[in-house]
Amino acid sequence: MTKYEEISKDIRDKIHSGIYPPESLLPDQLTLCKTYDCSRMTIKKAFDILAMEGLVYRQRGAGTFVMKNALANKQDASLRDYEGLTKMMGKEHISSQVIEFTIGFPNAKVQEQLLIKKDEPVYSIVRLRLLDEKPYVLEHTFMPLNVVTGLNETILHGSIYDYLKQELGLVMSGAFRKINADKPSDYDKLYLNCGEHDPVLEVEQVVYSKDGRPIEYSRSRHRYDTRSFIMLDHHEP
Amino acid sequence: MTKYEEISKDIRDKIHSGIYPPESLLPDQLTLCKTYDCSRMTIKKAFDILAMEGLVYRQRGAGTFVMKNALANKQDASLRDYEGLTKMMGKEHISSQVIEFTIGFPNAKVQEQLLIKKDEPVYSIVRLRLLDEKPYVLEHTFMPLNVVTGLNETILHGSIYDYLKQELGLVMSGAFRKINADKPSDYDKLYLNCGEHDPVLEVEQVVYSKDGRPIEYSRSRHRYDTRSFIMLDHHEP
DNA sequence: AAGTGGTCTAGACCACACC
DNA sequence: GTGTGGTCTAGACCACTTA
Repeated sequence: MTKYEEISKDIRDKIHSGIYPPESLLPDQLTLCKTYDCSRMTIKKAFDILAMEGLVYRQRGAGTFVMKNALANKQDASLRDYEGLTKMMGKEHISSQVIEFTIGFPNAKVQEQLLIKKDEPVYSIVRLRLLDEKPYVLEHTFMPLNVVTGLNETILHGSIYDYLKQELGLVMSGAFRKINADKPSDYDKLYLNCGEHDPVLEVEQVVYSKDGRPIEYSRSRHRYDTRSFIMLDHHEP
Repeated sequence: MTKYEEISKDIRDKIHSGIYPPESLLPDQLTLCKTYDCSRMTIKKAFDILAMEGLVYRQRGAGTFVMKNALANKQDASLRDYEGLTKMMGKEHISSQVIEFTIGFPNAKVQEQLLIKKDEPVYSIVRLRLLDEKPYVLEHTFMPLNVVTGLNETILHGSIYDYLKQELGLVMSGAFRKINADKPSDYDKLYLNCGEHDPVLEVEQVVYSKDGRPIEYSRSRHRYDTRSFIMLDHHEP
């Protein structure tokens, strides 16, 4: 762990434990240089991290303060959607039923999202994921074979993401996501067990590896009463 | 504009214009020091910005590369939801109908979200926003009087956010947001003009000012066929 | 072994807020 | 004016990739 990570961790802990309460003024950078025996650039970089996390804000000429809402949204910004459902919920709660598993050429929409040509093959996977034995989400996933190889039914019954990370060494860097509400389709009613007029929450997403290559394009349809999306948005001035 | 902003802008432009195409290797930092006549720290800071934007990635020992998807999601991440609907859509397209405008004490949920006590008064505002004369979203907004003052019906018919920014000098720093699908309520059917079984997309959000003080807590209900949410998510290793 | 990006320093100057 | 944070430098050392 680097020096600025250690310092930011120390200050973060002091904020969370109440030593630096919300709205309070933090020590100035020169003082902290002496406290942590380092240069001012290092202190500034530690504060950069805390500012990105929405814990502190800085005002030129005035000082560095703890945000009023520093303790408000401390819930799991650590668990991320693109890590896969299995990791989010814990693998003992998730099971998967494979409805379709084929290889073929991509249609125009899939080509565009995965940044591939029409003759580059893709996996097409439809899975029903169950949370504690109850239908949770119906996923249709496309993965390009130029990145993802060696999939089989055994993997599909567990976590694809574990396989991508551990066997293929793929690292995710982010995702593009679009969220909609929709009326239930016949598939939704059959597999998600929703009523005739139950709304469905649809998530369309493209997940990217660290070099920006698309790893998956998927559409996930959730029962309206079992899923909500949380976003924490923060930006500097 | 600072030096590192100028440099990052120059490189960003070269990526967008195809001078540095996707997956290509960028010049190394020492070379760029000479190109831009600056120190290495300044080059690194310029790259930090581009990496946060998901345009480049860096590999120790290898170099800095343009992401494969650098040109894929180039759509406006500049326009943000917390800037207000009026700014997002253009004020000539948005009109607002004020359904309720009162002052009162907050209930438990509002107290928690706005980080205020039960005796601190709040505005309660219900507005129907129309996009090109058609019902678009039904908003129920709470704003604490310890931050927001001087609201009146005239302001409510236009952009509250313009007023907050220009008259009160408030600066937004981010938001917490929760997205759901739901069945339509009687209010939705009445004001949004949705059918008996049309799904509704509900957004619950808290918007914060730059010091972390909550500015608003709101619930917005959208017709399912007129609204989708887009999220771009990117993180460093 | 050579080349790359990441960290860290000690010090300088600037922009801004507050007294 | 004093003190604060923001930028920028020139150079050092380290971790890592590639050959």
